[in-house]
Amino acid sequence: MTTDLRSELRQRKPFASLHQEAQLNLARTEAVLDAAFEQVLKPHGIGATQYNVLRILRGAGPGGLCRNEIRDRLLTRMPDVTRLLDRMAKAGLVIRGRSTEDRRLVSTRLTGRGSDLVARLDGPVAAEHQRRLGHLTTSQLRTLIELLALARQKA
Amino acid sequence: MTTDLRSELRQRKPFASLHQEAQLNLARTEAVLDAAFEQVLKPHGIGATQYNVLRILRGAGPGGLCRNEIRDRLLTRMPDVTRLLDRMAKAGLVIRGRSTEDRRLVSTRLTGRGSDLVARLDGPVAAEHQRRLGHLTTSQLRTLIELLALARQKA
DNA sequence: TGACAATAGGTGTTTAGACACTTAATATCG
DNA sequence: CGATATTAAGTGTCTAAACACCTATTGTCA
Repeated sequence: MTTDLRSELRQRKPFASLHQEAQLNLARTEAVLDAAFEQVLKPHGIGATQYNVLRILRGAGPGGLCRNEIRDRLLTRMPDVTRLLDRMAKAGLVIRGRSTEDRRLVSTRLTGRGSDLVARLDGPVAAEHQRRLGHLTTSQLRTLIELLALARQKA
Repeated sequence: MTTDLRSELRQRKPFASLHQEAQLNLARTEAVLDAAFEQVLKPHGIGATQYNVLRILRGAGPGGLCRNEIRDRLLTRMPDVTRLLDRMAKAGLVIRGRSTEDRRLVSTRLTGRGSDLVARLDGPVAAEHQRRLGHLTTSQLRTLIELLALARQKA
């Protein structure tokens, strides 16, 4: 019933190990879900990384966050957050201001436009998650989350 | 015992839904594992996509595969496979030749150097998979694989 | 206090990815 | 058979990612 990755990729040989099979399934699944997610964001002119920044800044509140804090909270590692924020500032989604207490710090916060955009996306994003994973039961989702968290704890 | 994603990302608010939590855990886990995997490949001068192509071509045998076949077998969607193969050809890993039967087709196959490289990587790659996922039991791995396959079947 | 390390942010440059468009060869069918 | 669709590959161009390096400010401690 569930589609096997080997046939999905027209692969003749079996996987070298269960660990490998798991890692390839993970990469494939993420690629599929991410591509679909990008399609939801595309009409709004942003990608998954910028959306991630919008969410982070909304959660941070009016004080905003400095560059490295944003970088550390991103789901995926991203060098050059400076220019990512440059693009978002150019698009009018965020605004930056240097701190007066510690002049090394530059805090970034959402503009009204940035807030609006992230709010407008809540519905479509929730719908997309539901569409993609709605056929899994609550218990399956919990198990998946648990196993993924376990997988992240590298030995 | 397993690390919660919320604390990992210093997120204050709970997730909007289990679906969302699952999708974010998936993205995070893939990012972590992929970054580690890239580190294994880096000393050899290739990235995950090029490694994926090497594996595909090894599996395909001496006849090679045409561009679109390679594209369709890639783990992650990749437009512009032409220039990906250009780079690999420039690096001496693959060689291309136009078919005589159907002159639209250009089959790509591994060079000796390409074969050597992918063979040399088998050990380190298996070791990396083991290192990353070796602490999961066989049954956990099977469950994870099954749930990921299930997640790919979009509704 | 003053040298020096650490931290925050930014820049230059190369490489790779994204997307629309083009050319060549083969297949289809009125 | 010949016009037209389809399929395969490649190109032009813009944007984004990767990586190493640089500057400014603050913290540390001999």
